[in-house]
Amino acid sequence: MPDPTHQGIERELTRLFRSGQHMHRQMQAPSATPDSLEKAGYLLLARLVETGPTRLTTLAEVACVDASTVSRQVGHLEAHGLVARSADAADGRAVLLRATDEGIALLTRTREARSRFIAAVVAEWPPGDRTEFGRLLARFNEGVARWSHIRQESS
Amino acid sequence: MPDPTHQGIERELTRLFRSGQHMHRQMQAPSATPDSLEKAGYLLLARLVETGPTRLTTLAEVACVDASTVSRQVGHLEAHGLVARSADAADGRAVLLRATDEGIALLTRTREARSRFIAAVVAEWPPGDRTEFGRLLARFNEGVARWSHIRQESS
DNA sequence: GTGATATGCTTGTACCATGCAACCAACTCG
DNA sequence: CGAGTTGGTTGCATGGTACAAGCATATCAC
Repeated sequence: MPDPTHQGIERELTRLFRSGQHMHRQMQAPSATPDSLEKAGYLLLARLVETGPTRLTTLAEVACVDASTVSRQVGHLEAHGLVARSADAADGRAVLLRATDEGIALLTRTREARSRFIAAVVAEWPPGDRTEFGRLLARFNEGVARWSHIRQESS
Repeated sequence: MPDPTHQGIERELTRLFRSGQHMHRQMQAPSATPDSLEKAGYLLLARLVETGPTRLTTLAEVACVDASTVSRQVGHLEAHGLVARSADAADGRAVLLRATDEGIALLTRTREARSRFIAAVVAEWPPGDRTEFGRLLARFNEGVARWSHIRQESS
């Protein structure tokens, strides 16, 4: 039997994805070409900054996308000077990816724009709810990650 | 100056979108063809069930996507017998879309599968956190919707 | 009522993100 | 050294999307 709480979360997550998709399009369209990061590019760059210089395949694994996708994305980002490739001294086949200063700067700007948006959305929340929301989101993500991990190993 | 709470929410939302994208692919791939709803189809069908018989353009507006996209999606769903079109008595140009029983059933199944997944993720949460999470998500969506609405009107 | 304009929808075209498979290059191990 | 493995790129197919053009119907002005 379905638990209304879980259904409620499911419904709200669906809503969130809907608007998220829309926001992505909305937020980058108006802000000109040089400042904009495509959705995929943003996610990739964010990861890259988090992890430091990383191999392409590693990045693909972490992001749970195909290596070919990452390869193309990186090509794109590289063309805009946001990431740089360098040879991996330990393995001639591998490439090490790192974000350039410009890439970091752009990521930072994008993040700040998003944070401002979020700040606007939660502006009138009680402060406790804000931190609580962050905490629960983090925990939820944690749970999803764990589940994905299990799935992956068992398959 | 950036508020760490907002940045934290931003970060977690980013994570959530990442895994959400992945989950979509993951969750429908294994469950065979007849049972599966493509991501866009799911969202569309869900809306349609929420709103009852609706015009195509209305649906497009609500979903914030182009009418052509909806047109194609509907064509797809119709081909699978999940939605039906009928002429609008009040306007010969318009089509009224409604979910078929089969569509509703499939949507229900999909929703339940998702709810089960969510239940698994939050299985070990204190019950209070679960309801709190649902509440905050709903509130956040509310805020996003309000903001989008403002944006739309002012542009 | 007839023509001009607006509206609802479909179709053509293009673009991006993605996965899979095929491929090449470099590494590793026997 | 040769066989197999791994890192990465590229070709191809698919799906979702937007924009523009087109068609059918409705509405309004006269």
